[in-house]
Amino acid sequence: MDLTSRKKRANLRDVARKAGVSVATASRVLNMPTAVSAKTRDRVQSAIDELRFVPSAAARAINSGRTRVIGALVPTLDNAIFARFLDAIENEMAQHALSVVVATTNNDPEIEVEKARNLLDIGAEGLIVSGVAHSPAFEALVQKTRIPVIATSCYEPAYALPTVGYDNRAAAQMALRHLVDLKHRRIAVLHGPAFNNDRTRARLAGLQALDLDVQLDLYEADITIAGACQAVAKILESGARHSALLCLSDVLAMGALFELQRSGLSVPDEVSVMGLEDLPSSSYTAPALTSVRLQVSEMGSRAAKALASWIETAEPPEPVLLAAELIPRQSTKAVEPA
Amino acid sequence: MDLTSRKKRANLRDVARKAGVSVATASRVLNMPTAVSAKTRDRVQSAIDELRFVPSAAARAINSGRTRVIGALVPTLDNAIFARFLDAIENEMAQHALSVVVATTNNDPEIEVEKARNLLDIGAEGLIVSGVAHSPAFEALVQKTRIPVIATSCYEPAYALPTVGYDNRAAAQMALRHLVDLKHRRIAVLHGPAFNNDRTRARLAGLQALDLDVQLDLYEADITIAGACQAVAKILESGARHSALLCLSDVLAMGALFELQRSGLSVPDEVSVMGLEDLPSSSYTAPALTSVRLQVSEMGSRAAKALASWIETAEPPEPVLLAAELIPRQSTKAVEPA
DNA sequence: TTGAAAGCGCTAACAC
DNA sequence: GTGTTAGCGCTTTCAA
Repeated sequence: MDLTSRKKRANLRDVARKAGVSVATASRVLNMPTAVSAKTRDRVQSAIDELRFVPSAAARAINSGRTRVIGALVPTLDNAIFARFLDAIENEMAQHALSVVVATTNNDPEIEVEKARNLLDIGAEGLIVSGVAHSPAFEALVQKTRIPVIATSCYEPAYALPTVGYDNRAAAQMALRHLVDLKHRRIAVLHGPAFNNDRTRARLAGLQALDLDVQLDLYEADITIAGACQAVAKILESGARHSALLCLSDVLAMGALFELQRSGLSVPDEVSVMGLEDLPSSSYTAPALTSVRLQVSEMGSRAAKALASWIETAEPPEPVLLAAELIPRQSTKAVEPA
Repeated sequence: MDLTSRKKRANLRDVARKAGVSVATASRVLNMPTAVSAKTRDRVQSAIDELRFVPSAAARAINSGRTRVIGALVPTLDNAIFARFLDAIENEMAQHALSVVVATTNNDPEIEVEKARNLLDIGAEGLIVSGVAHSPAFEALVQKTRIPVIATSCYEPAYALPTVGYDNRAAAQMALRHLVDLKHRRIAVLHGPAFNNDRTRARLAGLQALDLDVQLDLYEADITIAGACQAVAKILESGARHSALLCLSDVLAMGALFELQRSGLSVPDEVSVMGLEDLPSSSYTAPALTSVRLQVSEMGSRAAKALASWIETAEPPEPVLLAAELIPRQSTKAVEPA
């Protein structure tokens, strides 16, 4: 029974003993160092270092009620948007010494509540979710537990939860206006699944609200390259003639570009293609994609910052509106006068 | 002081009291239900339901030593490969009631150790990492703490940690052979950063080991559409003439496709383009991309399964080799006889 | 500034 | 099958 190797991991008692102080003092060095005299603080610190002491997160959590874990509920990671979003969240949270647990919801509100519940069960101190459309059970859960939740991807100052995002209506309108300015009058709109997705619905609503003198034909597709290709193939097959294709996501636009090329239709000469989101890759497609820039990474960091501050200060943060910006590139051009 | 609303959250004692049993019995219906008679079990369960009791993860962890949290260390999420990989991990772990904390390493071994340490500090029961090249500090950490770690993206039965992945050398060779079979003799190889990335190095080594009668020119690029475009633009500018472009990642191939199109070079008529990985989108590019399929999602689930089983049984799992498969599509064709 | 002691909510021996 | 009891490793009163 060697004293030095008996235990797997040193605990605070070991540290206290080694430093010749009480556990309470050792604990203070960890949590309120200024409340301890410099001399004892140093002694305790040395003991900590020598024993390679690492506080038990569980024990700490049980006492302080703080786990330093937050949950990120995203529809999927199999989409560049959410992957980049999560990447930004993780990076920002690391700055705040907060760990992020991922949970994918597949855009299903039922799965969302379930995973949210799990997250709460493991002690998540806050949540980041997408959109403002959630199941009643989710809303009830949030209200009952009073857990800090930031809703992202949209800006809704009136919503019960603080939002960090952009004005999806306005962004879609900005895109449509650009096409209309270029004299397009018959436009195919390619959008992601609207069911259970308020961001998509907001974008569509924005288009319809504009009430310009244009014909808009709506087509729904999975937000993947494959989904876009299949949808565009169908549009072309149907014989419908559009001078422009407005894709409510850059991923869709990229797929459209491929499918149009495959069909031998030249972009932008025969048909203009416009995206929305502006992924980093969008300026490198052929032709480079005209889009409306949504600051996805920025949204991730801002949401993370907002949540971290909420947790830290117990003050709900203000909603954040991220600007959308038109990025004209080579995939759109004016309709030739007939 | 209303008894029903005094406490924020019911604890096991409340449940036990309400059910008229001891805490131990209440604990048993949670952890070994069969050790409790059906009658009392029901009583306790009712109490649990009525009080909406949810066990404290922290208290549970402190006693059982189990946190039900695992860590996934990925280079970045800003790459479809790792995003899909993580997506699969999360889905599989959810089946095992295990939560996954993400940590991005940016391919930096120093960051990797640091984040691994954090993961351990918060009580992660296991880790999933990429590749077999890690800093000595990381290896030491793993050895000292004896934490289960699965290394992915490669298959190395001899490695200290169980690996779940594919044979990167063989996969690259499979791709090269395909081009050589098509009579390509001068091939540009576009690969991701080799520094700190043993998967890329293995792929390159595979190509070189083949020692066929071909000239291989190596070009490095960031694994993004943008990176590929810039690299391809440089290759074209340099005036070097290759009949084929072998991209060691489908993301690079997609960028190459765009850049070649922009340059007016026809694929596959003037230059063949071959990928490696086979993303879901690769069959929808224009032209559809010839690639070697690596089962990334499958790798995620298998790695997750392996880690879960290791944690559950304390038995390190066997390494898993995932097959690579040539997927010929339209982006490659035989060189015309001169 | 420091220490003693009382928990936090649960699990796990051990006894009945 | 069930209860008693002793912790797990820490934070946090309360006294000194």
